[in-house]
Amino acid sequence: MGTTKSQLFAPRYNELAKVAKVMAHPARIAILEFISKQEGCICTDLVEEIGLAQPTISQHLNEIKKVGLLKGTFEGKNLCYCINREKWMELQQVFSTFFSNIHQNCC
Amino acid sequence: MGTTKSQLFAPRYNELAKVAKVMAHPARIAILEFISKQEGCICTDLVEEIGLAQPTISQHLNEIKKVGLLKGTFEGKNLCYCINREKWMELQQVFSTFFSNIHQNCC
DNA sequence: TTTTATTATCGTAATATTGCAATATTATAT
DNA sequence: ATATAATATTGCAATATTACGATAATAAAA
Repeated sequence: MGTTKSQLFAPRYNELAKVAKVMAHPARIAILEFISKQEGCICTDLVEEIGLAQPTISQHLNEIKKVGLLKGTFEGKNLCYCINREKWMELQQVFSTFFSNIHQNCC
Repeated sequence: MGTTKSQLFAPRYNELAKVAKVMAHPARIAILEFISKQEGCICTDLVEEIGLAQPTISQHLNEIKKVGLLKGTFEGKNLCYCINREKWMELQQVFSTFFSNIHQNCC
């Protein structure tokens, strides 16, 4: 127990849930917004900007990377990445579709 | 440790994260979609539909209720509820705005 | 009032998430 | 090659989430 029973659900549901999970933490929202506001790639200190410890930021970045929302160079001395626009627009569409699929109004 | 440091983040970020958390489980996506497909309120067995135990479904429903996405009657013998359309549209707007706030394309 | 059916709550086990200190890795300067 | 700066990884503690059996509460029917 304790684990989500993914096998019960349609792949589409699991996918949507996975993406929503990335957005389910304010630090990751903050990171995404901050990056999106930059002119081009960022090579700066996200740690100062957000206010969490460096390993924690690194962890959050990794979660975001795993769903493909970031692209660029990650290893080495300088961070250089930005939002993966294609993936971003894909997710925008997924959420938009989900929210549009509501038909009834009652009670 | 182990707790999200909400005090570090803007209320808007915490709000968005809270809603995303509700969508961050396939069972809750399935529940929302199922209810949205019904003609009017549902008074039927979500447990069979989803395939999780009754207490588990009840827990998930409670998570959805807590963000205000459901309205209707919950106690007693028969369940009778539906999507809270006003809240739904509000969240649709919140997500839409978030996804639109992306400016740059690089790398 | 006693069944019966439906939903909620409690208690608990298993697993996941969050956060950070310590340390390792990597790339660039000197 | 060595120091320096930036990011990643490891290990661990605290807390949260997921799931369900057992049981309680609630409402309607017999």
